Amino acid sequence: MARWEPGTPERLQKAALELFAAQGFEQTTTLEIAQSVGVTERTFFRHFSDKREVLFHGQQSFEQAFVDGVEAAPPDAPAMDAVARSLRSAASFFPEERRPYSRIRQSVIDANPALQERELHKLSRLAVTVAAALRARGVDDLAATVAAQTGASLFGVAFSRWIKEDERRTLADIADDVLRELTVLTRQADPEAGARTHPRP
Amino acid sequence: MARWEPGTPERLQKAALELFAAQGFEQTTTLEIAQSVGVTERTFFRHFSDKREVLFHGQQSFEQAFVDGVEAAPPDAPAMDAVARSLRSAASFFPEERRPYSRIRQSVIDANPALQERELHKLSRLAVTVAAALRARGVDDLAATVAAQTGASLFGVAFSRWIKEDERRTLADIADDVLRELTVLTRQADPEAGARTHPRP
DNA sequence: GACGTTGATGTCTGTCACTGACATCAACGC
DNA sequence: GCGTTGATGTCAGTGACAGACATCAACGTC
Repeated sequence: MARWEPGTPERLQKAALELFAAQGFEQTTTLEIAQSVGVTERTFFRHFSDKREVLFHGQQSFEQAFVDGVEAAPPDAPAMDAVARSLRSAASFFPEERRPYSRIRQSVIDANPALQERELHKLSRLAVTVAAALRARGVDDLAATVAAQTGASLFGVAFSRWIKEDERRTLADIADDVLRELTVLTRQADPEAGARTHPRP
Repeated sequence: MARWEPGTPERLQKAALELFAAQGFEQTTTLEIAQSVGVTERTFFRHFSDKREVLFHGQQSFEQAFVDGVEAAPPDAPAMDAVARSLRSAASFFPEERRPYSRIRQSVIDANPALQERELHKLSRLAVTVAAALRARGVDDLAATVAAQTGASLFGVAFSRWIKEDERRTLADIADDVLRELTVLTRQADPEAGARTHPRP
């Protein structure tokens, strides 16, 4: 028999989410979370670098899904197609069963700016990773950066729509829509609009 | 004569940036910043909601530049053209003289994840504002969100390139390039790539 | 089967970001 | 002259987090 109950980080995550949902992020202390699973506050910080991180841990496999998507694209596929695949691949990380959980988690995040900051930072680091994967395929630096950053933004948009209470579509479907929307938007746009001072007649 | 030296927040900002640049963000205490301009720590927090905010204050006029850009576009201009204008308008907030200052500031931010989080959050809130401005022009919700988020991402990309030591172009020029790059990327992409399971032959 | 090692945890102590409550006092309007 | 105001000081407190050191079941080793 183990000296301590196993799965401490998981139990901490579960307890933290429940407490945050019930009484709010700021109203919940790390001491409270730790005690609710029978460990010390110090142990909490051994598993999570800070209080917010308890909600964001375990995203490396999520990040990997994006990279896998990029790498699954044929070598000569355009960068944006690789990005499109990466979004679909990542979408599979959020099956319908997970929606209720995701909703609760997101409502906690949406209620606290500090958590939103962390979420955006994760998304941004994700974009950096995806950009690297694109560069590894021979995409040039600017294109890779733009494609990856845009892709990450769009995933964020798609995800927040997926979370909405009345939404029925799959995350992958929504992501496709969002990508299509971008295509439409850029096609409508005047490709030289930025380079001229005055609008078109 | 005033009871205290005027311009306390500005002096705090200046002192903070200098200290952060000299010894690092985490190695600098708020007490230290406050004392270096002859006020109490409490006064520091009366001007800035938290330690990081001292580097980000005064961005409401910057945000306004984006909105102005959107509103300056002809009413029937495509959403992405309005976004393109908004980037150019915002770019004028960073004339060449300001580059050295921006570089120092950015090097401080780049050295600290917590500051990056704040920066991303500001950019994201900016996107929300721009999206609202687009919706006010009749752009539908999804298009406005996608266009604004993408625009904000692209501004971030352009700005970080402008900051680079060997960069000679103007921020506005770089922003144009980045926007053009997005256009190229989406044109190369297969518009239905996301909707199919298998790649093109 | 005694024994050294390991790894997750507890304990203790300290720093620092941030906040609320209350006091101060020059400037300013009347 | 006087009451008000607004920016500041003072003080005490809370909570996030980190370093240093102790503990002790499990496990392999001989």
